[in-house]
Amino acid sequence: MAIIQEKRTKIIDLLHTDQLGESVVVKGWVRTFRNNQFIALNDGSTLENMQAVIDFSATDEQLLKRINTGACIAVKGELVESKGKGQSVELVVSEIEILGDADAEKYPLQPKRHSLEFLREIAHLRVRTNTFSAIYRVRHIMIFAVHKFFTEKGFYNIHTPIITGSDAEGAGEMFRVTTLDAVNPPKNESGDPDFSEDFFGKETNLTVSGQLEVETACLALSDVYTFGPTFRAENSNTSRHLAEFWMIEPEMAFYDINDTMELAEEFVKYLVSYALQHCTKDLEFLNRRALDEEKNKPQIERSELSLIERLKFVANNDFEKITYTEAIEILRNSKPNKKKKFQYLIDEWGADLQSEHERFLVEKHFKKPVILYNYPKDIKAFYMRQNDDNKTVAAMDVLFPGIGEIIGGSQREERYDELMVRIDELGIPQEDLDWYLDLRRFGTAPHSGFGLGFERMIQFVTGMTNIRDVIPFPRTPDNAEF
RNA sequence: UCCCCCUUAGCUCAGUUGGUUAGAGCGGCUGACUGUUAAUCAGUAGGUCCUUGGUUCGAGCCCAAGAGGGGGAGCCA
Repeated sequence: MAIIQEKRTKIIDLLHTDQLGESVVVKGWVRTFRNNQFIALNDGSTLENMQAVIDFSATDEQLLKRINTGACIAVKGELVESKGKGQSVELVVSEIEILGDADAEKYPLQPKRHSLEFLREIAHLRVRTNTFSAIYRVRHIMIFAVHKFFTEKGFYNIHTPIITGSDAEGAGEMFRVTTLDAVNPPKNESGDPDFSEDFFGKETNLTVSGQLEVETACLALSDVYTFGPTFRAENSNTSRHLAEFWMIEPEMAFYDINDTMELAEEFVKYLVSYALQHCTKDLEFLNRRALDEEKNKPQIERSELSLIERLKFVANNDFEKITYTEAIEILRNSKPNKKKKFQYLIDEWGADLQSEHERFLVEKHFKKPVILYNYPKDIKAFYMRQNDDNKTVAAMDVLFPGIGEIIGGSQREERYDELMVRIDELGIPQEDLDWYLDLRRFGTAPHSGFGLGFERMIQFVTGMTNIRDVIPFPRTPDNAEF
């Protein structure tokens, strides 16, 4: 029987169970082939390779030449204690089959270090590298941890729509969803495209947030969350923005802003701890990778803590909670403000904080994650609950070192009259929000929620500095390859 | 959308003041070696110097426009 038809054992299972002396089949992709004898084989089940040892003198020369980096092979042999130093076990090959050749002259991945920029151009192949396979394994564990955390807390996962007919959220520019002819659409009397003839009979877009829809479930199921893709057509060209990203948005009935800040902190710590416990090998690798990367930087730019030290620090220390007003005071009296080092100087209450200010608070002043809350109402969204001071709303942001805003949330305005005032002030067409206002008309309740940018969380956990490297196929302005 | 930087071999990069035949390391290929760990050693091939236009006796190098990539800002998650 050909080996391809035989059941294979995953490498991770061979490394962690005692099957010494047994005959096993391993299938995977060749990383390196050294000395005409040693195949480093990887099947993605773990960062580690299985060393398959072949007797080159007894192997066909034409077959040996096909064992190239990137080729897919199946090997059968005895699992033995390794005679070499780099691994505990190895496979003494009795049979080998090439399942898929990889022409060494054309295969772009070489047994050497590649730049992240180059790998981004071959995103369909970069998952075959240690770095990206580690990132995607961590990403999976984090997805699982999100569902585990909320399930254990009695939250229900709600699938909110991806195509939405509601454009009132105001979180950003939207992508239109249409089946109308782009070149020659049907026109209405005023000469504009006639969306009543469109697939849904109205204008539709890709969602920028599931919040408004998940609030409907909150006011029935109490504690709910949505975890799905979101789309922003903003022309953002930074290392922390994507046009398509994944967001986790819990919404809790009877939570006020303080309950929400507590939950956000507990959630983030849980995710970090879960990764530390369940992605040990991958995180150790990413830790070494980050250290190597830092060596190329000038001393001042290097971080004080290693990746794993940072993760442990976040998991084990309380976040700093301060109000917007307190933050303004700290910033106003800060050295960079007095010495006019900030590009935007802080002088009066009410200004939105720039990322230089957020970075100062998180990275210089407190040296830990910071939760800012009670922002001026004028710089925040219409649905946030107004505080008794009539100046601020019960909004909060969680700020992380190196990443900036990782969570944004608020207590929602549950009072119909107050909500209507804000909708009028901002000139939002009421008919678009009628269903949302029903939630305040019928059985309204205090409730709160937040949004966590999943890729920013993955950035923090993996230490990757560019968000395009933590999602398999990044979507950014002028780039939708694959 | 704005500001700055980059684009030379498959990859990472050197390339002096504008001057003859554009280099290195890694990778590939050929061979040697055969318990290697991104193996090692020897040899070898490989170039639209991003594109277009311009300046010049002469452009990888200077100028202009465009394309692609990166860093930062804004917007945010």
